[in-house]
Amino acid sequence: MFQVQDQSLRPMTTAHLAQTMSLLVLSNAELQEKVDSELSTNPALELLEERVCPSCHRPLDPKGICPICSLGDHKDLEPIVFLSPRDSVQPTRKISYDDSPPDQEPAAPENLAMNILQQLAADLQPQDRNLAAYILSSLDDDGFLQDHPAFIARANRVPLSQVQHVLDLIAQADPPGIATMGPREALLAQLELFDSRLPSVAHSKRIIQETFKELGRRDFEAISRKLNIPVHKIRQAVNFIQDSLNPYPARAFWGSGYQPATTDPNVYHTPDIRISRNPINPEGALVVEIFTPLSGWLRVNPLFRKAMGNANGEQASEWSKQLERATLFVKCLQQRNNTMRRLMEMLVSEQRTFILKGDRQLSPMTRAEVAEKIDVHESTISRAVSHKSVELPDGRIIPLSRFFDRSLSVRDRIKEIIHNEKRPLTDEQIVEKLSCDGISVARRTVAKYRSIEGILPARLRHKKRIPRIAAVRV
DNA sequence: CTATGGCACGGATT
DNA sequence: AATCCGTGCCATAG
Repeated sequence: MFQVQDQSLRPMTTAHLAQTMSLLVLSNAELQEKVDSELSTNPALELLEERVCPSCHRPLDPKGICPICSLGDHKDLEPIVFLSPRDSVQPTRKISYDDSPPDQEPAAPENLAMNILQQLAADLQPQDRNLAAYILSSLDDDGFLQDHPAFIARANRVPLSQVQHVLDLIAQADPPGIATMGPREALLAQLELFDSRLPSVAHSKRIIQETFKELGRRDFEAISRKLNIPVHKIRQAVNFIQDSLNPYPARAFWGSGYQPATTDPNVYHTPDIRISRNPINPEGALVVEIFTPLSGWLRVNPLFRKAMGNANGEQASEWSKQLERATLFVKCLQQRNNTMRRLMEMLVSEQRTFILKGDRQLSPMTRAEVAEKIDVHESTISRAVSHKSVELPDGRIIPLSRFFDRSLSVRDRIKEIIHNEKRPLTDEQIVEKLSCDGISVARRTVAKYRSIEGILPARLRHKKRIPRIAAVRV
């Protein structure tokens, strides 16, 4: 699909330009919504079945080549970049643990429901019993409400306040956070069990309430900015969230028993891009998957175009509008894909060692430089980079903008120096150590970097460890 | 007195 | 034009 000549992809109209830009900023999840709504409202759009590689069942790229099976042919280190259609499964609900242990039997929801009903028996007014049972039996596999409380109220012919009351009761039962509207609300419910005077708890609450999206993207800098809380505090709070809270409380009931609150970053977010090692030759070219929301390929329905011919007056103009809209949308989508692909090709081949060896190896680039290399406007790069996250071969998920972080490698060195220090080094001494490595930074700057990394000042580093908050066992 | 963090300024980046 | 980043200056905590 993207072998179309670049010429034809050039923006032709201002409308085209504007929409291409607006699509480019979107993360994959956001694009998904956009595509879904477009697809369902515009009959001129058609979704083509994806073609699947006969041997490995991976989706083929538009040229009909299987990106994985052709890996063996790849001799040089140029990255292999391709678009990878995302499963049609809702990413926020179902998390795909790639190659993780075979699905354990989820406990039958009835068990969970019975369990909770027993816990609640004492507190439950007789007239609420049926309502509680109704709610508990209507939960989905993850223990979340499928219907809005107002709907439940109507279905049972009871006031909304009563439903709310019962929901609150259930939320306090074990496992905490069950019967909420989603992961976000589940986390908040669990947070209620902690002492809100603890700073980490208070911060966590705000993080979840106000910057949940950024949390999923692990974009700590953005959270810090938005909430006006220093980054190291944010890190502490996020650690707390990961250690002590579980966004999918019902999953603790899976299998034999308690599954430790997972630290799998995928729970919170699925990345927009995945970079992995070549499975055939781990030292060879890197494999880059750019996820797309479609499991197939979008195009303008040729039948629709034909039907245009024998339409009359009003209908014809209606249809031609839709047709135009569809054509524009498809073009813009192609443009977006094309830009993302070229960006990643460039980024991954330039920063190969960073991706494989870690933060230290990042050679700082600016968006402007990249823009010049792949010949687009720099604002285009800005848009392409923002709101995207990347999964690296080691499993970390980082914001794509990290590739443009000029201070990352220095911060990494500082981390190492402090880690290996015999006794606490002052910022001034760290400056000297760095200058031995040929890095000259001001003392003040070292202090800033420390703060970003959440490292305490020398004086406090001496003995005490950061107080640890006991994890809740569910 | 020393090590640090806050504020703010200027230059670079977006 | 708006934002980000490194840095210098200064107040303050230890």
